[in-house]
Amino acid sequence: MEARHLRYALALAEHGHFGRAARALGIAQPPLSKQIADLERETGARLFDRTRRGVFPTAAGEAFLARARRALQEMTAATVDAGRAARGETGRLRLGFIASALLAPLPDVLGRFGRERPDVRLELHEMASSRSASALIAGELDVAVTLGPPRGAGAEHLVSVPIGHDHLIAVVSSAHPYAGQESVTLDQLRRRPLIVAAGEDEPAVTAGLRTLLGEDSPALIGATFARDVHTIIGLAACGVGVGLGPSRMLSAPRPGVRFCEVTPRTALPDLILSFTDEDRSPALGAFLDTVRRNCPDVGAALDRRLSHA
Amino acid sequence: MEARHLRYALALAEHGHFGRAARALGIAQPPLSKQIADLERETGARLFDRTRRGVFPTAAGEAFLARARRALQEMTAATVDAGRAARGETGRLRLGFIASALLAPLPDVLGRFGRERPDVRLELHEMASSRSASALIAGELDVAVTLGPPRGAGAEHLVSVPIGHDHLIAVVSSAHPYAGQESVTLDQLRRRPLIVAAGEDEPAVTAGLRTLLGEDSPALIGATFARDVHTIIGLAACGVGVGLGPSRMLSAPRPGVRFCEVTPRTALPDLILSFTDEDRSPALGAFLDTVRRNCPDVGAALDRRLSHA
DNA sequence: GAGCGGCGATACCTGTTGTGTATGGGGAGG
DNA sequence: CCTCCCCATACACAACAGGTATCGCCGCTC
Repeated sequence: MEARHLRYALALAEHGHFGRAARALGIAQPPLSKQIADLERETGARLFDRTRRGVFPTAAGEAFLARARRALQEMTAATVDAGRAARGETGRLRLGFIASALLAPLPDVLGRFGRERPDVRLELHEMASSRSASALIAGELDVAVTLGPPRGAGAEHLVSVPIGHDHLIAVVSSAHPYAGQESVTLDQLRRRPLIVAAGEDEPAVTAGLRTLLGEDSPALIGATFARDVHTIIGLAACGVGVGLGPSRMLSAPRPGVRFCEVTPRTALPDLILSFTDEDRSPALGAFLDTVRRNCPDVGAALDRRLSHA
Repeated sequence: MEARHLRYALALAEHGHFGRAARALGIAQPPLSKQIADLERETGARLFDRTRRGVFPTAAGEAFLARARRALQEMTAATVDAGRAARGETGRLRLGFIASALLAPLPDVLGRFGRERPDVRLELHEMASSRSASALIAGELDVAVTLGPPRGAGAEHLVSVPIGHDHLIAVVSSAHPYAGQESVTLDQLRRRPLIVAAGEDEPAVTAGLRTLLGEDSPALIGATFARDVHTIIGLAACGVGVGLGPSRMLSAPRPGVRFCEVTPRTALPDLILSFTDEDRSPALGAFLDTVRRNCPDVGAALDRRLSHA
């Protein structure tokens, strides 16, 4: 049985007349008679009553037609759904990211993507950069935002572009002596208890601070370690010490704290957007489009990475 | 798009390999490649990723396959449902009947039919015989049980067989003087207040009683009229008088009442089973089969009526 | 009642197309 | 570098969907 038989049966039921149904189908009457006869032979049941006043479905015909309608609806829906999925309008996007990326630029990008593609199911997984990388390579994620480029076996197959440049800034309570300053010097940092990050991703950051402030700086030795940037800011607000973190903390202003630049300006590892370029899903393509439109410079980098790929 | 494309796409997704899928489908590999290519061109989306390790559906392919599976299920279900409907295993049977037919023989027949054809939706409409007849002719009923053969315009196109022979019996309270008797005579009836039927169908019955008992019998003039047999029995139980009704009342025994034959035995109009013979629905055919098996004599009459039709 | 017209079924032919065979191209593994 | 595996392409054929002509049947009308 083919879809043609269903279409013909439905047309016949609708018009109640072989000749008119055939004309509506754009074929001649004899082929329609034959196809209906074939269908009745295959189903083993008479589906239509041919009377002088018209052609009417039998009880078996009614049962058949109800299913036929749904079958054809499913078939057209199949094409529609495939098209939507291919254009990235539906589907699933699994995103791994480090928590601090939620300060910036993820809120903008995710908000925009959610509005542009309301039918894409976003699966958001906060995880350390190293786990994001291995999950990407294992095919468990579609895209990831990591601190620095992903490393490890298979990372060479990933496409990575910087999505945010950060430098080191300080955060202090409004009551803190540094609160009025535009910037703080390294010497000033060395004289105060510090609050620094201690997540899975942070050994490199901490090492960078050691080099910056001096290997055995008492401020670092007596530092408070926090698992995420919000804790750093919170502790700074309590006056525990001088918080140090990425400049994207500026996206999380909070009453009672002030941010200061650190002099000299010190670069931190970039936020990196990574994905596997083979088998790129349409939803990922749509996401990259959104990123492209949201951050022109990232878009340009993307185009460079994808053109020679 | 034809059902073939769906079957091929599903087979390809299942086997993940053009060659093996083609073998499973009983065709060669190139035709499968061509059909899949045609399908992808028609949907406008690449549905499968051809990799060295196998063929896998894309996101669009997954969306398509989900719909394709349902479409094919509907198609096979269409054939199954049509067959079931054609055999009268499903569908609808609209039965019109007079209330007293519920005493006998409808309970047996309906009970058996309900067990044998649990998926046929029974629509039961209690109505007067004349309304049953016109509803049958108008195509609003499939079958009817009436008191006497249906009359009126179009009734000649109906097939009718007697489904029960009844004669007049009396019903009295256990305390009634006649309660101990096997039978009562017409004279005895004339000496007591009577309770007789007064439904839409009953003028003929009442007329029969007049002839039987005498035109101006005081028992009839002072009779109590009841709309249905259960009321007749109930009034008799209260000692209002001697109830008169069809012998199928014997199927409704009740504490506190006794039934007596009436001497001489007096025939009443038969219960008649009628249906339209043209466009006989499978459910009706199944119902007639049940009747045939339940009442052999009715079956024989049916066969006689249908053979020469 | 005979002729007529409408409708579906049948017979036969034609053109499309689904399928088979043979072959090409491209990547992975030895 | 060769070989194998796999999918795509090329081409021929056969099956079948569809077109044309016609038949059989029934109801209608003159």
